[in-house]
Amino acid sequence: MAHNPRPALEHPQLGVVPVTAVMHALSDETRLAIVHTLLAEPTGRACGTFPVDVAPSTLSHHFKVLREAGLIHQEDRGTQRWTMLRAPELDARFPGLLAAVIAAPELSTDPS
Amino acid sequence: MAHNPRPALEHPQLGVVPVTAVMHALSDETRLAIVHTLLAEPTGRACGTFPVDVAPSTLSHHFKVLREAGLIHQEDRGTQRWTMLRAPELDARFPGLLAAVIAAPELSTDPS
DNA sequence: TCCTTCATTCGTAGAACATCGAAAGAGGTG
DNA sequence: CACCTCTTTCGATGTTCTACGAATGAAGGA
Repeated sequence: MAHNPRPALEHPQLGVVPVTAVMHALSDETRLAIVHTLLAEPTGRACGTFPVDVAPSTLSHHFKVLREAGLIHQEDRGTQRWTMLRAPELDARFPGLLAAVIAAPELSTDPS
Repeated sequence: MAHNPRPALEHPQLGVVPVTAVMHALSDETRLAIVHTLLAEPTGRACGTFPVDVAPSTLSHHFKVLREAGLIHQEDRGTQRWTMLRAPELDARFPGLLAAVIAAPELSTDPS
């Protein structure tokens, strides 16, 4: 046998992703920051270049959660792994959800 | 001292509730079912009358999570506790979020 | 081939979470 | 007052989550 290539990444069809899984994926500060970054960069980004403050192994964990919740798409490009937001698909499956989450200010100065 | 009345329930101002807290509150099947039920019943409902399949003590826990995330309002009415969705406030703080979450079908038959 | 870079998996530790049953308290009714 | 109903709190349990460091594997350049 020749060398094993990198295992193919699994990306669930959004139709089979429960809403609760998406909500859970978006309930973590770090992952939310990743989604924010990706939304501002539609062409995608390499894993290691995200402005987050966790160890690489932890970051990898968060990418897995996001990927399995159907929020991001990842593919290998040489040594790096390219990450993109599945924005159009998400909006088809959960209309308005991503926009609403992204639009929310972290904390509102105006209490209501 | 006379008897203690029931302790006043705390309801955070939505301005100080982090988005992640709301997302977390909505990432549980049981809590999502509660929110669904409440949205269909704007006048509110007593705690024990929700069509969920958990023990009373567990249900109480979920109400606490929802309340502290600013999703519901509760007040005492005699022996029972009345629960209402803070829908207008939520929509002011996180426009479109509640609608998007509620609109999402549990599972889509059309994979996309 | 050697070495560097990029990202993952593994093992582990600590915190948080969902769940239940038992006990307790407050309100209303007889 | 006694009793019943509604709901919560407490304590315990098992699971899940986030986090890290160390080790591993793949890709590409010197």
